[in-house]
Amino acid sequence: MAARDQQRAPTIHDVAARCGVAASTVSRAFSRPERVNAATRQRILDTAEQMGYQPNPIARALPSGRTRTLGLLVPDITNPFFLDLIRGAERAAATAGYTLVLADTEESSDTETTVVDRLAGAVDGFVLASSRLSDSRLRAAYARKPLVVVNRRVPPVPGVLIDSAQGTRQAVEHLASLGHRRIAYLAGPRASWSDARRWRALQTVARRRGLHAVRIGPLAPTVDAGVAGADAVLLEDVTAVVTFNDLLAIGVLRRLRARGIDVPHQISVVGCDDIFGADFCHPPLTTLTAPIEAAGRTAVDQLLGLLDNSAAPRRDIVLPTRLTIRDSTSEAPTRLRQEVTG
Amino acid sequence: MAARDQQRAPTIHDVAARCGVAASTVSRAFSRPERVNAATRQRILDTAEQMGYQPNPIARALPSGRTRTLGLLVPDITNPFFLDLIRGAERAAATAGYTLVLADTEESSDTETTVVDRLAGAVDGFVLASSRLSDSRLRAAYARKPLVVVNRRVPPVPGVLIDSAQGTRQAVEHLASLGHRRIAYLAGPRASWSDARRWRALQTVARRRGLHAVRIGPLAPTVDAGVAGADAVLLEDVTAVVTFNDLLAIGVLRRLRARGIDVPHQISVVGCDDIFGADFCHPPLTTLTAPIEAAGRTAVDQLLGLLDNSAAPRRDIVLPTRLTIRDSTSEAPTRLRQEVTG
DNA sequence: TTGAAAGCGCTAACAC
DNA sequence: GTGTTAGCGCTTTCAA
Repeated sequence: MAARDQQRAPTIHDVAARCGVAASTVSRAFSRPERVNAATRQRILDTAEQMGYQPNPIARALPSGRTRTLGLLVPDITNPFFLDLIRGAERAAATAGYTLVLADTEESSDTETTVVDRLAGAVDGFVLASSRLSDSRLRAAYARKPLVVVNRRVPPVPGVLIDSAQGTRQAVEHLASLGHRRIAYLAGPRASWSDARRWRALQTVARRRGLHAVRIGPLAPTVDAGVAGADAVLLEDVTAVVTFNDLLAIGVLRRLRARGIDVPHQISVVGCDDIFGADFCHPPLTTLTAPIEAAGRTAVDQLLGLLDNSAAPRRDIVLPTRLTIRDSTSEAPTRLRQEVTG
Repeated sequence: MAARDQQRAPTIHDVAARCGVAASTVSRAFSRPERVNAATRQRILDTAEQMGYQPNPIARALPSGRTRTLGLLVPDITNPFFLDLIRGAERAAATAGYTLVLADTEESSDTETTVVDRLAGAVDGFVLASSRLSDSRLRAAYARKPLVVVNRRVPPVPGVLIDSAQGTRQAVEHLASLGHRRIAYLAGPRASWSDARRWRALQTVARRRGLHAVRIGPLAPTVDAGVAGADAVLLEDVTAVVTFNDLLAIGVLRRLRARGIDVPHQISVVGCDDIFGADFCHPPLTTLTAPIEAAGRTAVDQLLGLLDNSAAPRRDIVLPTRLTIRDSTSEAPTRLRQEVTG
């Protein structure tokens, strides 16, 4: 067994003693360098370096109340969507010299509450992605601690929203122009803000273009649910499916394939998010490209803004999506088109 | 702007005052409940609950030196391999009541050192996944702080190793039995322990089976590098490619497709890891299924073991991989087989 | 510009 | 069982 000696790390006092100054001066040399004589400061920094002194973040946090740590809560780490979000958040945090604490709330409102409570004292603020908390709980949490939500709109809590409404409109017009007249929407989780937005946008354009739209769901936002959803789709008389997210779309693709149905020639499929894999599944997925990483970054930036200056005027930031056409959509099957147009 | 009142959270003293006991009793009621009179304890817990008291983890950590936080460092959050690892680690940490701090070292040894130094005071220990640190730096870090490495073997630092040697042997025999006589290995990062293991296993079996093996690389473990690697493969006279990881394999698939080469009928491709996407890319990838999430979980469990009992005997844990056959491998093209066998 | 001293919220001896 | 009393390592007045 290795000698796990863990010799006590040098403290501010050790450095002070070596330099013949007071501990408070060493402290200042690190936290307010401009308030220390240049020569003394240099001497302190040098000995500190040489002694391998590292300020203890815990001790630093106690009196100041600031930990330079941010909490990121996601409902399901398993979902690649959150991978991109985590990545963006981690980058923004690291850039600002902040540390990121990651927690999975497992789609549970109670777990989320527990985690927020437990972490509240250890972080300077939270980013709650696709929070499962009720509006009132969210507001309560916001009253206690700086907080930014992603994909929720709960004024006055600042939010970062990926708005797929615009992209959805594009998608429906794309389908309409390909001759599709009847489309299905595979819905996501019941409480999802994005889901409501998407369905509404889809309905609006469908109505305007005289298309028939049917909603199937709610469904869990997973590949497996997509597999099941595909069967439900086949029960409807549609030539295209728009799904809540790419995971569902990938599940649909898999199931249709297994049932011998040709995508896109018999049925067109449109996903949402453009996650890792959307471009190399089979066929490559026509989907709404969402700035997920940017959303993570923006959320952290917003949070840092809140921390710096809690008086800054705040409003939700909305990030648009855009349609990326690949190979899972094409003209509606001729027979059906004739039925409608002929 | 919302009232961001942040009223001071109640402390142990507030609760103590309300209950008419000493602060230390309140402290005990939480940390050593058995050492407090049952009635008093209940009274304390009740008032605490009712006042919304939450122990401050920072303050708790200062005297005890234990933060109940673990640091997980990965070289590249972008890589889905690490998604699974993060997931496993997060779950194991959460289960044990620990908090996970996540950091991306961006493939840089220096960044990794900096992050370890910065976090050392804030976490109870580290999991370093695919660390870019030298053996000596790793040992030095281990002397200061409990530490577990993933995919490195640096005694006495405890390690969790995903050993693809076994799986690689299976893969090569699979190819041999399909009539392949010349195979290419698309290598990963130069310093990778796993890469060395894989190449050695591949060579050994190739020799035993009388196959010709050529190594191409080192390559970054990314889809883009796979795209480039595919061209290099075509320069060699081979009928099968084994890649360092699935990202490379997916890049190869994409490029071969673009160049009009049929996988698996003209060239067979074998990946490694079985990451998200390996089963729905086109064609679905024959690959080595690696217990990535288990590795993350195991690493955290090992670390927790170190924390509990630093005297426990330690040895590396190796997790095996196994071949998962899908559709990117098939019999070697007839022409070549005839050349060799005829 | 620097030092002394009082905490930050909690734990852990050590008494009583 | 419970209270008292020191700290943990650092920041931050307040004086000098």
